[in-house]
Amino acid sequence: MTQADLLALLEAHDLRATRPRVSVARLIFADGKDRHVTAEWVAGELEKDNEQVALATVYNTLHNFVAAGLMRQVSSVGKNTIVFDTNTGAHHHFYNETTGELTDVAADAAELKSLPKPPKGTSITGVDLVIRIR
Amino acid sequence: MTQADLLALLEAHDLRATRPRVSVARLIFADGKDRHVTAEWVAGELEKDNEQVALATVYNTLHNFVAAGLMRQVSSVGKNTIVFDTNTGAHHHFYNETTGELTDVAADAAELKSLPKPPKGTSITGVDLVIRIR
DNA sequence: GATTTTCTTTAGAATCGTTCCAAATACTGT
DNA sequence: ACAGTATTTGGAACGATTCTAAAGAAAATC
Repeated sequence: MTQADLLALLEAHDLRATRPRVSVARLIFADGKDRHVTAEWVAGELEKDNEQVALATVYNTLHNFVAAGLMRQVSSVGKNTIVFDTNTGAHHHFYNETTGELTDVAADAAELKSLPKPPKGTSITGVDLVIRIR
Repeated sequence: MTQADLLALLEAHDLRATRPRVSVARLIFADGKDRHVTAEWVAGELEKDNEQVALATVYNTLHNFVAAGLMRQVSSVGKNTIVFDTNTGAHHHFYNETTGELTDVAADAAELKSLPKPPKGTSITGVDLVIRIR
């Protein structure tokens, strides 16, 4: 993904292409899809790359991206850390209880036969399936 | 559930029937099944009942109960708080994004058509299905 | 192109839930 | 009773996240 692509991506989601946002976007959208990142990890990587972005800003930015639909927040399983997922499509997760690692499961690898009716007055906004492994 | 039942329950799970453990057990197993509690809530209730149990002990106790198979820990969805579930059987959850409330879904109300093969060297230890509603 | 307005970043403090600690207490078996 | 082990306790410590209030950009207005 080129620099121009990144800018366009942010632009397309009504996010000003500020320096911190571009830095974070480059880091997490650069290679491959389906990444799972935490704020601390992002901050650490940027630090290594000598791109100075305050931790609070990393949090702001990641939340911005989620709000803009660029990422989603994974229902954290074990740890009490927020995990952000660059894969916004329908899919599920393996959660390795030993390592804490989270990996994607293609949506069609674990289809649901049926879904329960939501309680009156509510509607289903999403389904999180976490398959714990060891 | 009578006092004797509580003691028997703890005994049956190799847990010494200490005062704090009996207090907590009475509180959460007293009425009905399928309760979702947090440590803070338990501590607050005991406080109200004038049963003094340190917060740290409540945590210890709840973790003991989980280890003993009396409860399970729910993969926390939104909040970064540990939710303990008195329902240890196979079942799923509705997570109300507005209220943060967690309710049970009978296991057969949302059956899985198929499960993916776990990565080599690992085996599936559990499946958590959280249906987010609003 | 200077000025105002709005959005964003920032460092550090504050908060929250949870765990750790080391001392005190309560059991259990002998 | 005694020694040994398990449990409880309050408070300190912790890690992740959010808040705050001020400083810094960018965009909009004149």
